[in-house]
Amino acid sequence: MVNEDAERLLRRHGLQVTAQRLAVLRAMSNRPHATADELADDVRGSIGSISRQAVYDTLGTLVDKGLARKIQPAGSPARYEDRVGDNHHHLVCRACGVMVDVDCAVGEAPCLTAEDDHGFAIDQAEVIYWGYCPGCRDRSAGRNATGKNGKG
Amino acid sequence: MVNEDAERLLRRHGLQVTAQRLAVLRAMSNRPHATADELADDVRGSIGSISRQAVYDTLGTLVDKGLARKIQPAGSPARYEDRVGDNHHHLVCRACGVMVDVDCAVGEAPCLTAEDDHGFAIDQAEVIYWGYCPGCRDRSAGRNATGKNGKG
DNA sequence: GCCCAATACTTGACTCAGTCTAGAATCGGT
DNA sequence: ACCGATTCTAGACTGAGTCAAGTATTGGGC
Repeated sequence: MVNEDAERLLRRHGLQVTAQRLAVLRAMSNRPHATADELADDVRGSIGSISRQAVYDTLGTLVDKGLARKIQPAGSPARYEDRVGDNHHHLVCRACGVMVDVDCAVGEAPCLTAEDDHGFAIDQAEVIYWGYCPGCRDRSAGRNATGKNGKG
Repeated sequence: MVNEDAERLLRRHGLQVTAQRLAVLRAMSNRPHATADELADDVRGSIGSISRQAVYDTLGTLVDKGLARKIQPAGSPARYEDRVGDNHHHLVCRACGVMVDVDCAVGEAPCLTAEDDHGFAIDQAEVIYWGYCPGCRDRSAGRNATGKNGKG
């Protein structure tokens, strides 16, 4: 049972094991890059109900313990993923908002190296590649350059 | 007069010239990385008053025309800067939120190259380096590891 | 198995950034 | 000065996220 694993994971980090946490953990691995709201929906499907607060709290705790990663692309609510420990990046479609993982462009640590660090102690480089996914490219090719819909 | 310049800039992009727009443009060059709210404040200092809507609208238009760039770091409202045309990145302090420019780590275009582009047409790579600025490093060294304040 | 303190969850009100709409004001070409 | 198009104002609204108070659950000790 996969819950066995999640349970041990929680305990190892000194967290109490609750149905809500297990469900959030499961939801996160089901659908990577989901928003808090989507995760809450998923959780409701598996354990019946959960409060928004519990979702945010659980997610916050998981991020804090390094069991989840929070991504906040411009113009979209925060998204969460359970793929941690590697420094991978994200590719986001401007049109449909789909997000996919990409491995670090340069390798491992180099991503953390800025030209001039201004004396900062840099611990993470967050890279988001913006563009149009294959589907949206095709679709916008047919119309009159409806790639960006400005302030419509 | 610097307004002469801003005026021509607006006209060149087919935009009407208004006191509000000139003031927003000026505010943006005064204080780089300011939020819409801060810019509105600045504008109020120079032309008396402006509505929030006008600020957002102007900013949106400028971004649309490529005269401004919008940055949205996690957990903070959107920020705007007038430094466009080069692909520079940002360095953000986790503790105090200060943001500074850093030049592209690798050079020019390379930043746009992901390992595997998944068929996307990538047009921009947004890079945010997270860490602690010199001031906050010193301060946290004195306390008991209060670098991140978790969910407190 | 039961009790108790600590931790987690629920509910509902709240904040804050940003958007929408309708109507008034301004711009700029003629 | 006139008129249509664009822009600005005011105020209600949305949606993500937070706060606070009270209730329920967990898990260690008996």
